Amino acid sequence: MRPTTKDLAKAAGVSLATVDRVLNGRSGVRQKTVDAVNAAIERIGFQRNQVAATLARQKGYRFGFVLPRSGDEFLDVIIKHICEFGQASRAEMIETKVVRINEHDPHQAAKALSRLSANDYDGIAIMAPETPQIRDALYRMRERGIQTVAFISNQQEEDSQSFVGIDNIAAGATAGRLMARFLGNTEGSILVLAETMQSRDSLERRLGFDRIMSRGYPQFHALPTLETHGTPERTNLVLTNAFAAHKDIVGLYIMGSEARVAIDFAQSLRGKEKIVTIAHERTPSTEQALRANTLDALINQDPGHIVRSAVRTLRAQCENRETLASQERIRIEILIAENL
Amino acid sequence: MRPTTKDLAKAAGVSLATVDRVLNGRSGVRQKTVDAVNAAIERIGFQRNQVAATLARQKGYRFGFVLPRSGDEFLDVIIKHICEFGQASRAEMIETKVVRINEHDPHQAAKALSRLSANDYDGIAIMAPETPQIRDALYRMRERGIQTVAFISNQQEEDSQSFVGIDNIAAGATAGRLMARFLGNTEGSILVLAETMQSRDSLERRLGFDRIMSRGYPQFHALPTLETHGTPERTNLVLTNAFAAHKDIVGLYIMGSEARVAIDFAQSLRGKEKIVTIAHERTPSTEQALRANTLDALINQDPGHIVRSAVRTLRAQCENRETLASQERIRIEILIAENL
DNA sequence: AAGTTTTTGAGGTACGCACCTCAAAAAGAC
DNA sequence: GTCTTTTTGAGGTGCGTACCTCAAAAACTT
Repeated sequence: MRPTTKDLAKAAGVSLATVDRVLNGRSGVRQKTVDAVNAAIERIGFQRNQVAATLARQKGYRFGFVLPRSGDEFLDVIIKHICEFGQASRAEMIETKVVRINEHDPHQAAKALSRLSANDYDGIAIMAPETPQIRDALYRMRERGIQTVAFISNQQEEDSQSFVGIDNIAAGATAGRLMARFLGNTEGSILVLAETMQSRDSLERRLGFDRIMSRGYPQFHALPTLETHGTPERTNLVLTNAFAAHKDIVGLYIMGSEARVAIDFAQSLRGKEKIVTIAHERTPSTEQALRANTLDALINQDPGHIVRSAVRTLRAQCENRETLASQERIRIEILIAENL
Repeated sequence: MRPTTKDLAKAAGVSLATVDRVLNGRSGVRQKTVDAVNAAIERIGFQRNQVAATLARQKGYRFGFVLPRSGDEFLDVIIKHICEFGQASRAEMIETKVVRINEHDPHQAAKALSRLSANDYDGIAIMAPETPQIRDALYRMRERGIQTVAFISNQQEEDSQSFVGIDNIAAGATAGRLMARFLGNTEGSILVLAETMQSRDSLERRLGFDRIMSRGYPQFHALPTLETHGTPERTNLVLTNAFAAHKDIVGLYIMGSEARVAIDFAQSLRGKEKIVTIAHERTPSTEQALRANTLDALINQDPGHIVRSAVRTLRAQCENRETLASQERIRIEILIAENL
């Protein structure tokens, strides 16, 4: 039989009330007694029954997902998964809610964050660019007693404990290696496309990509990053110009998550030689491109896993627990048509 | 406020006892009443509180993992994850236990299975080759009221609901596509290695591999599968013979999970040209080979995910619930040095 | 209509813990 | 030693469900 708090009280030679005080970190207990209880915990192998605890606490967690207002296909996928997971975890007393912020206006975004009250949320998972305003807003939020976790876009590297997402340098390196290996013995220029180079994600991916290219593959020349600003018009424009300026383009690396337009463009140029194309994030359109063989590989981070992991991390923070690191590491997935 | 059973009783115009009978599928309720309760469930959006339910049921689940006695490195990884997960989920009243069976003696294995009692186990996850004896033993086990799920090795294809693992045909195809793309414009023979072709896994992987090769890449010739029987001696022997017989070997596909010896062998032959090598399952040695660049890619199924998924599936079966399919699909992962 | 069977209701206990109150005990201050 | 403060104990209630018993009501049977 598993030891209960009662057993623990007996083993520690204290009352249930004291055990409760120690377990839940309440004040008014001498250090000596705290140590005695902790020793007893070790000794009898006590482990709090989380099921009973959450029932008694009568406090299903309420977590908010803060997402940018403007978004691409990938964001839609994320939202879909948040809703899906929210449905499934209602039975476990966890409620999730999506909050949209204007990520292009840091002040407004920070203001929106400051409006989130500890009465409404136990924790917040945020996907937003790293700005001083947002960083401060998050700091104050933690002071208000709301747990926070950054997801997909990291907020600050030192704080690895509260980031859920992939290592974008490694992701860029993965793309680079695949690009090089798929290209084989050819040579030529490689186009690199991003929504904007303002974002840490794009910078890191580019860094990883170049690291591989410059070290091992002198036969390829990765061109400076082109910025699409997320609009189809500009995407077509920069691509047209680039293809006009460089006649030896053999590869296309799309770092942003809105790959549709670029893929279509590359597809239209096909004919003589295929351009090896690699993009990020699985969405309906990238998936279709992979199937249609207009995309060669996809670097993906599983949105379902990210959402679940963010919730587990927030919950662990609320309960002052450690998380199982191996379970929370988000994989850099390589997808091709065969393993979709 | 979430509706409770009490609210449901009121809404349905019946007593708590009747609600309990309907919710837990007990007998002695008229169909008409059952329908009325179900209608009320829909109407007020009732959802059973699993937390309270498992607490009240006072029945932490006990799940057994049945594994082959003889095993490779991959099995060690699996066991490690079972133990790790078991530790973490004790707090949620789930206990896991590993049971080893002699998979080479179907009779003995079936006997071992028949000894597993419903008093000791609520569910069993089994990894074993598909034999009539084992299939029967599993059937009787289900009759005894023990839930079963096959993991890693499928038992019968029609029963997709209770299998946790990857699609091995697709996995083979993935390996094939990568092999072809990494080889590029060269041509030559490809060695295919398996522990034994008796197992469904190897057959399926080979099928998928060939499907890709024969359709799109006539320049490569995939040789008949060599069987290692899991011993280093035989592995070295068959490889020596194969390399003596075929001078144009450019690729090596290792379908089994014990890749160490084969990789070392291929490595020793290196020098003039590199042999593109692809293996299955991430283990300490394949991981190291990937880092050392003696292995080009690894097809992997995340053991942690498999273990968690098996437990979730068993638990859902016990509680007569559906699982969230998207969460339980095991990915065919492609690993290279950059995304380890 | 009386008897039999089936269905339903009312009520209780338990699960393991959180959180509360109030009094008693122990420790510290002077 | 007395007084004050801190620490501890004893006891209770409630969370939402499972599972049990026994009696009452309703539904069939003949």
